[in-house]
Amino acid sequence: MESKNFIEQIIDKDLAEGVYDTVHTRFPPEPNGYLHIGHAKSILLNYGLAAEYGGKFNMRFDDTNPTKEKSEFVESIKADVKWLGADYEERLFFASDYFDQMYEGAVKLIKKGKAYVSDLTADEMREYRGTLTEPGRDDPNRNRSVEENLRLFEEMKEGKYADGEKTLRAKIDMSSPNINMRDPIIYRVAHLSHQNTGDKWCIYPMYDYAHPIEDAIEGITHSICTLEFEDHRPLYNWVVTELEYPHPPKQIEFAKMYLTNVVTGKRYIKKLVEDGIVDGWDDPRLVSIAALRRRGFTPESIRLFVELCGVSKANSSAEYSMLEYCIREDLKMKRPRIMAVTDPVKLIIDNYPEGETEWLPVVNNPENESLGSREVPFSRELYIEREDFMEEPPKKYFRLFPGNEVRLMGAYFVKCESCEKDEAGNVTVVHCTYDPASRGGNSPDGRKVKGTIHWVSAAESVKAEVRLYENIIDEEKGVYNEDGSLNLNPNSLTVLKECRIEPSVKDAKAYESFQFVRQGFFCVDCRDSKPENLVFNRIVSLKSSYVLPKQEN
RNA sequence: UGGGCUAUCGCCAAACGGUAAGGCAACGGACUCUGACUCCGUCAUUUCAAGGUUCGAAUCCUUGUAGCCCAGCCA
Repeated sequence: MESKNFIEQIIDKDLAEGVYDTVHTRFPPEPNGYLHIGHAKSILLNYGLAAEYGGKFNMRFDDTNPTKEKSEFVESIKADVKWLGADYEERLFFASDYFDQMYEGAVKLIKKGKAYVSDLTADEMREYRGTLTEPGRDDPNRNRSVEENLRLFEEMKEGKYADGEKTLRAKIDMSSPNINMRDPIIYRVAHLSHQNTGDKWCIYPMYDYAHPIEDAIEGITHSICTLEFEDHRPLYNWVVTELEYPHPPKQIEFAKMYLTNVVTGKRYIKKLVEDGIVDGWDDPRLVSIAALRRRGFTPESIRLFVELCGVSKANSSAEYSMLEYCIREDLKMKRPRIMAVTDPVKLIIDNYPEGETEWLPVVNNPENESLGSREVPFSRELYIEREDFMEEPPKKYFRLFPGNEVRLMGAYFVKCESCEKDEAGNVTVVHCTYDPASRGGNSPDGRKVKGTIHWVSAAESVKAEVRLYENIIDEEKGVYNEDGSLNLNPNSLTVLKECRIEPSVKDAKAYESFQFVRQGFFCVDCRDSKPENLVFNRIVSLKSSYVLPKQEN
């Protein structure tokens, strides 16, 4: 019933035709930065395929260029991959583990007359390469003897040459319409210390040469990468063919998934950090894996998202609402739903005894009884949401207004009697009377109320800080302005609010997140909050509550 | 302008010559101790365009159009 994506179809065919008898995939990032939501797709795709076909999944760091790589990224990437649930078991590898084999491979190519040492400078190399429309010209060193090439390459390894002085090139075709095939460089000289191999090497293999070897050594069957490498596939195949690997891996490309109206560009994120708008690459408003985790997204929600998005070769960008749907879907049955008032106004129950507090049992998640229930304090003075009272209600408003009766969730029916206002006309207190017989939220006489509102007891409620993340980006205009600058509305980036939350949040440590009734899902920011000074990050808000009808002037 | 790739609803995405799945979003309505959830309904006579082949075309052929990628000693 479920249709298979194009990669699964390729795998099915390979398995059926006996090209491979297993499925072995890998996630091969360069440790040069943090992982973001786009990587999650690659990770889960590769891992998912291996799991689906009963195969294996490798974690491999593609660390062939020491200028960009740092071991701190290795650790963060490992943590993110594990968090996402892509279990690579003991199969953690580094491209640099294979430097010896890559060197031997290069020697083999030289001996086969398929590679040669070039003296060209970077500028000359560019000139000789030709352009998109003109073929390239042969390197003057293209026909060096095998012996000379062997000697020169050996000398490159020995450190006889300075950075950039010599390169090793594959001998393919300088007139190929595919520029990647115009005698690509496969080894360069770089006197640099490597995060894994230290100072052992002063020559490093290029991606196009190294990657197929890494895959072949590990027994990868399907080497899944993104679309921009499509043009590199002939070279990938050239390498595994010339090096005569028996069951060479197959490269398959898919389209990256972007998120609409979200900042992913490293230079923009850097600027946001520098300007103090966000507090780092894991700021919850960004979409790095670490940021999403800190924001409160679960691995399950990311998995669902990737699954729903699907895989194809068409460039696309998913709407943020799809991600929101996924986290809502994942949390709604799993998390306790508690009451929090984010814009408090006082409600006084005039006929409730002063100084008395009673503890009412309230179920934690009406849709999931296994989450149990809690006791919530109720008293004469409460806070309710400012928007839950209107002195002059429009049509179809069924919350609190003078004369109307509503249910305080889990507690009693209350009837609005009056309100107090300050000089500016803002409501300061709402006065009600309650019906003692309606304890628990139902009246024995069977009368119904149309509205149910949430509340907290003024005295016992906990003051907590809530961060409401509003639009990161102006949705109308998108992420980037025409001049390339970032189109941000800094005022809407984050709103810190002090709210009133029922005291059960003191158990916040027992949960990672809550659903605040009618406010959405919030995760507890565990980084710097103490139980008595809780901070909640909004993960996602629920759909709009009652919106006032437009006023006709 | 050389080469490679892609084009199906606002956003993802199936369909593999047999008469356009599904999800998100949106919009109706029912239900409700969250204006949430859930439920039920609506949402592509048409697949970038124009021709052609065929009993039959999103699928095959032609010719166009639009978008993405490639000229790092980056990955």
